[in-house]
Amino acid sequence: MNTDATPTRTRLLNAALGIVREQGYEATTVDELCAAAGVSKGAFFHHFASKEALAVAAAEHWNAVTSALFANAPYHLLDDPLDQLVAYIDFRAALLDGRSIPEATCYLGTMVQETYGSHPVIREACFAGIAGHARTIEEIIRAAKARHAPQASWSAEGLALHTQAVLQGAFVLAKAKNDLNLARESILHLRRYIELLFHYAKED
Amino acid sequence: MNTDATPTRTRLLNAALGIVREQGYEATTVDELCAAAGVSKGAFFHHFASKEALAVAAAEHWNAVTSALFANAPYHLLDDPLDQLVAYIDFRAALLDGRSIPEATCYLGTMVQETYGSHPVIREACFAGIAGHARTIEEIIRAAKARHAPQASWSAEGLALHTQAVLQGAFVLAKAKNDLNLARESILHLRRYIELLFHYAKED
DNA sequence: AGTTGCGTACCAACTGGTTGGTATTTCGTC
DNA sequence: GACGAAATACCAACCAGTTGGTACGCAACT
Repeated sequence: MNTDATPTRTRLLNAALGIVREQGYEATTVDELCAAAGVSKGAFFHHFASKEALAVAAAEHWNAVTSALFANAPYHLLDDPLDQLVAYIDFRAALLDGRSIPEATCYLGTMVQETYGSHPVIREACFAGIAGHARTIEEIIRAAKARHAPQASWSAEGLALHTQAVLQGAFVLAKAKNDLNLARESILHLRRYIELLFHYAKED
Repeated sequence: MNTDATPTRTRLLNAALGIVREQGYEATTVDELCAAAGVSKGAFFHHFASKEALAVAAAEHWNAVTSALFANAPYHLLDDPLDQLVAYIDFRAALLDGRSIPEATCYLGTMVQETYGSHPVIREACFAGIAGHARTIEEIIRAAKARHAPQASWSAEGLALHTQAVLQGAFVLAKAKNDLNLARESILHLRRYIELLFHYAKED
C-alpha cells in the first residue's frame, strides 16, 4: 500500500474532507477514513490523537486549500472593488458547475451543525475558517462601500458574514432537495441584493 | 414514571426535536431519547420501527407544530401582502429572542446535512417540511408581486425558497459563532433585500 | 565500513464499551 | 382473560482507541 506520493497525513486529511462532506462527522468512522486513505488504523492514531483532532486538522487543511483557490481566482484582477464583489459571487456560483453535492459544499458548514454543542473545539475551528474567509470578502466590501456607498447604514463585516450565511443556507437547501440548482438560485438572489444595495447597473 | 399526561409517542417526538437540534441525528442515541422522554427502550420500539422512522415521524411532528405557530402568527392580519411578507421576516427574527440556539434553530435543517446521503427517507421528509413552509410564503410573495412588482424577473417560488435558505444559513453561522446575533443580522439583510426588491419605504 | 542506538512511520490484532434492535415478560384496562 | 402498551434483559455488531511490534532512515562511535 501507500504507493501514492502524498504523505499519509495529507491523505487522511483529504479523505476527511470528502467523507465528512458526504456523511457528516459522527457517521464517519475512523476505519472508513483509514480505508479511503489506504492507511492502517495504527497510522491514523500515530498522526492524530483522536478523531476529533483529525476533524480540527482537516478544518485547517480545508482553509489552506480554499484560500489558495480564492487567492488565485480571477475576480481579484478587476479594478473596481464592486466589480470584484459581484465577480466573487459569480465565482461562487461557477464553483457548483460540474460538481456533485459533496464536492460543491462546505466542509466547515457541514460539520458545525452537528458538533457545535458536543465538540467546541471543532466548532471553533469551523467558525475560524468561515470568519477568516469572510474577512477577505469584508475587505473587498469595505473598499466598494467607500467608493460607491459611503453613507450606507450596513457594515462591511455584517454584509460579508451575510454572504457566507447565504452560501451555507444555499447548501442546506441544495442537500435537502438533492439538487444544486437550488443553491444557484439563492446565489443569484444574493447577487441581486448586492446590485440593489450598490445601485449596480447590470450589464448582462 | 410517565406521570406526564402527554402520550409516550409525543414525548419521544418532542425529545427528538430537542436532542437532535442539540447534537445532530447520528450523535443522538435511542437510549438518550428514551431517557429524555422518561420512557423505556421497549416502549420506543413499540412506537417506532427504527431510529430512522422516529426521525421521519419527528419531522412530520415538527411540521405540525411549526405550521400551527405560523398559522397563528400576527403577520397574517395585515392587509397588504407586502406588509405581511416584511412582518413575516420580522416574526422570524423575533422568534430568536429569549431562545437558546437549539431552541431557535430548525430541526429539519440540522438533520438534513448529515443524512441527505445516507438516509434518503429523512432527507425527503426534511425537504418536504421546508418546501411546505416555503409554499405558504410563496403565496404571500405571489400576491405581493402581483400588486407591487408585476414585471419583476424573479419568481415567487424562487424568492420563497431563498428566504428559507437565508434562514438556514443564518442558523449555521449562529451555531458556528455560538451567537444568535449573527442570525439576527442576516435576517435583517434579508428584510432589506425584500424592501429593495419592492422599493418598500421603511417606516422605522 | 560496520554496527549500534534511536526516533519516526507504520501495521495488524485486540479491547472495553456502546449501539440499534430483539425476545420475553409484566402491567393496565376493557 | 384478551389485548395493546410498556418494562426488563439481552445480543450481535460496531466503534474509538490501545497494544506490542516491525521496518527503516540517520547519526555516532569504533
